Amino acid sequence: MTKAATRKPVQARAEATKARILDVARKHFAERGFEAANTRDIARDAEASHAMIRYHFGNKDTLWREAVRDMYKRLWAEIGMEGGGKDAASRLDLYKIADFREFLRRYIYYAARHPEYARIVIAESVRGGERLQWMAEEFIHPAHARYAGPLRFHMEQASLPKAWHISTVVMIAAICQMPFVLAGEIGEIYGVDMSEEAAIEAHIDSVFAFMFRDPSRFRQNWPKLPDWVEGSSAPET
Amino acid sequence: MTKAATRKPVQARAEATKARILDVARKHFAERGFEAANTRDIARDAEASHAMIRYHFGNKDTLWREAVRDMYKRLWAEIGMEGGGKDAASRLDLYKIADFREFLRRYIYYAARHPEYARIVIAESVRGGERLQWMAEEFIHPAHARYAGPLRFHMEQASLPKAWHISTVVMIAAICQMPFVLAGEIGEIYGVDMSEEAAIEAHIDSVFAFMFRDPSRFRQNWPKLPDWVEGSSAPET
DNA sequence: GATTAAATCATCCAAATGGAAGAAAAATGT
DNA sequence: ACATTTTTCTTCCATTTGGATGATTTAATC
Repeated sequence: MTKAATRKPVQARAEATKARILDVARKHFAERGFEAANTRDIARDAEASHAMIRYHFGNKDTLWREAVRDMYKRLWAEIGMEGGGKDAASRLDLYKIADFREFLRRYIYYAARHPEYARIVIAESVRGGERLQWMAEEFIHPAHARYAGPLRFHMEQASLPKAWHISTVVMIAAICQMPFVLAGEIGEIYGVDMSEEAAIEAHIDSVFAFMFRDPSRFRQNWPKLPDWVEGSSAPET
Repeated sequence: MTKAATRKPVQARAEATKARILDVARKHFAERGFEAANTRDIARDAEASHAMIRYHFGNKDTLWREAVRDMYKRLWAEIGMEGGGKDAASRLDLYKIADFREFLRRYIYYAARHPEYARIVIAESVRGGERLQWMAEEFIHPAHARYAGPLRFHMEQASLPKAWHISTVVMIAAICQMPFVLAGEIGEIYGVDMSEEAAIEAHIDSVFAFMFRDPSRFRQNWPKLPDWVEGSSAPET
């Protein structure tokens, strides 16, 4: 009997196992990409036999889809953009510039705590194929559709520089997320841990400075950098 | 006899084979990541038997390093930042704002034509480990060291908004490259091909608008977007 | 407590993959 | 022309991996 879809657990331990596997799977897929991630390692890290993945999810592909679906559910919940946000206060009106800023702040925090999100999107976008198609249709497109209006509005209001829409969307997403996607590189080169609160705050300041030319946030007590950065600032000749 | 390093070809056909393999390898590593890329597919696309990789490069890891080294050589040459740039005219003085802009333009063009570059850096940065360490030490650190001075200078001159150095570097690199890294996603969602000249030019305009609030470049004949973008611009209520 | 269903585990299998070795072919030098 | 070296190919091997199967354990129900 070919059981295509995901099994709905009856017992609590099954629910827990599924959740553990999803959590580990998201991280493995993010760090290694779909193909290089392997079900045995995922199962081991989730403290389950690798047959559990087949039992609960059917196959690797479905596991990936479930992990991604779960990831987006978390993202939208944490960012407070879900239709049924618990309290009305957490629902943001992106046309209001203050709410738009608050949205960016939450977005950056989420990116800092869950770099897997951007990593998975990037990996699949680079790879192309059915998974990207599914992900784009199911999650990315709806999200972009929701932000298109507010973004154009803020460009017209000159809160943001007027630029090509695609570039603007990608640039904003990129400046918010990339320092956390590239945390490994930054650690190697600058010796700074991007997951630390101070680094996150410094980056939030920087994003606002870049996007809104926001001088009010110049706290300037940003994490210190190596001498080869702090030192060289003047032209040599 | 354990031959550790790369073989230096004597005959011309060997040189050609090596070059073909390196070229294909760079693309495969970029698209699939180190682990998921496999030497047989690389060899096949390079029209060589997979034993050739072992013969010319020893093993997969060395092949990767040679591909990356080759990649950086091309990057620096094309961007004109190499010490021995052919004509002095192509050598840029990044402290001059005009040269800095020209540098950005070349950088964006390179990113558009060779998205593999950013893709490989991202993949390894996400993965972490020895390859990232090697890459950071050998290529990324030197590059960042070269740009640190000019960047700080332009922030002091207020050509760029004052922000945390790490954020600034990453944000600039990100806004230049990400639309091409995410070309697949953009194709799915907006139906726009980022490799086309018009899209590249539109993005260059956008980067300059974003970085320098550059109104002079508002050509505005940017590639058209789907209705769900062009339409929705006003708040609903 | 016995019966049934759900969940988990230990094994097995076939395909893919990095790598190794030796034969064959092509180029080079004398 | 012939010997030597370089380059290429075919074949083989051990390991890993996704997936499949049947046994075993755990929980729920009567």
